[in-house]
Amino acid sequence: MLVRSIGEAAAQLRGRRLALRLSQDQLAQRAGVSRKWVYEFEAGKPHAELGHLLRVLDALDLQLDLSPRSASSQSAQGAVDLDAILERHRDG
Amino acid sequence: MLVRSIGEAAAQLRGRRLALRLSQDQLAQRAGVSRKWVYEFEAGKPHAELGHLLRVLDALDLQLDLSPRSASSQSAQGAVDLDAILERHRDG
DNA sequence: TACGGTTGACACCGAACGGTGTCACCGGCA
DNA sequence: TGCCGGTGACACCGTTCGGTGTCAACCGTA
Repeated sequence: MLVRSIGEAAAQLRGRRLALRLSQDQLAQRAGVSRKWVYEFEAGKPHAELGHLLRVLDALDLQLDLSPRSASSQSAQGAVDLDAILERHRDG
Repeated sequence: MLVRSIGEAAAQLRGRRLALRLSQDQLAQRAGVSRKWVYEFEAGKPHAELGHLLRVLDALDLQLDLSPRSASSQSAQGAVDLDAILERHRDG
């Protein structure tokens, strides 16, 4: 699922935690963070350390993927080569 | 690309920035963060605010995906249904 | 009724983040 | 030779993140 904001990630995290029937406390202990962190992140706190998030995602068996937004299907004719456009823009 | 650690994300981010021919300063201004943040993140600093990362990824036109780890190739016979296992474990 | 588990919500406080400013180093170019 | 842009690397400092501890509210159950 695409993560566009922290709120979306928070919803995903909370849903996953409930699906695994873990309490905030249990998840926190698994991931090595405090319950406060879990509670606040699920509440949509905009600032959170990436390292903690990765640990929590790992504890929930969730994986994070990073990919170019528009270049995912770069070979297609209709696809936009953003890199080329930007580079041309910067060169011009 | 799978993001397993901050170092991997940092490498992705740096590679993308160079591909777009952006300086650390330019990227920082685009994303609304300081050059120090960009420099330190690329250097693999383990702690970084998720909100800043999302803004930088957006400036680089990179997208973040969140998905259950074991369900990525769920149809395979050998695949493990972690959810079921965990739920059974918790129920038992 | 009482009890335990879960959750939201505080205060407190040390540690660390992030911004600003600055410096030196390096490579390209006039 | 000197200048300029990019980068790594500091110091300083205000902000705030995250952990610990605690409390009340809610719910299911004995």
